[in-house]
Amino acid sequence: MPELPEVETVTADLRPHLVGRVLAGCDLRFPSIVRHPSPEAFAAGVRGRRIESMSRRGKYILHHLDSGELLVVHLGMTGQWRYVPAGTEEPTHLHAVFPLDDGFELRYRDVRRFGRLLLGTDSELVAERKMPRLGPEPIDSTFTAGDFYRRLHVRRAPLKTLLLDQMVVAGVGNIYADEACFRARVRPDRPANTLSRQAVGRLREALDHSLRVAIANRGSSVADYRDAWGEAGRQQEELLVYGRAGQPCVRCGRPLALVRLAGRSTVFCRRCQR
DNA sequence: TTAAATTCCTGTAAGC
DNA sequence: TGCTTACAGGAATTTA
Repeated sequence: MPELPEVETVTADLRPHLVGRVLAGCDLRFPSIVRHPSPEAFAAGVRGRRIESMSRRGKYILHHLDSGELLVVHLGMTGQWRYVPAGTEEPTHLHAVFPLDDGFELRYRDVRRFGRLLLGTDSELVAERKMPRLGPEPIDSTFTAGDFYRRLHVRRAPLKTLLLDQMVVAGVGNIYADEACFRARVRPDRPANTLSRQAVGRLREALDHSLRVAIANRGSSVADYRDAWGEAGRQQEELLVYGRAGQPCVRCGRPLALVRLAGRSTVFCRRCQR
């Protein structure tokens, strides 16, 4: 599923192709994939606009338009944001098509429809509660262990729950939350306020490392994730705990434990993670 | 304010 | 073989 590394890969791949392009149209096949504003206003607000730049914030792909608004794409679980020559054979579950001025088109495809399309200014989308007030970027140098500690030590929820909370830290999902906890040797079910400054320091480094390596490997294709060209990533082959419940821990050899936290499957090593 | 539970969605795989 | 059921999970929403 698309988390920070997967969204970063798509954004970076598309940027050189999309900056400067004009969105010539907007064909909504499944209008309710648009969550703000109305589908009609969305289509009208996008048509004829030029993409001036692209960026990523958490798991959101941001297209900065010449109108001053953002075209925002969130891939949810199974969303795909692809750039293909116009007229390419259409896949199933295609929900929106945006013809461009270069003979190509942008396509939003999403089997489970957990993803969403948004249009508006950053402040408008936050005020309308269409986007959360995102926490810091975990791979940004300005995100320090001290900052992380201040956010965690005032909360009693399990660590894993807070790693998944986009307002605590942006872009982390189930895969990299488990990977980072393992790398930092911290149990994901520890109440967050019981972590020492030292443990939070390790966790900050583990998150940074896990996410950067995953970006270098173009993300994890566990099930449906594909990049802007329809290709799978490679990181799924490098995962240390995610999807390996019952298999031996790479560090101590004991079987990895499986529990449910925050409604999510959570894999960790009872011996190596305290 | 916080935390936990529920809901949305469909393809896949396990079980009978 | 064919049907039913459980499971996967990001995040908004609801409940406590």
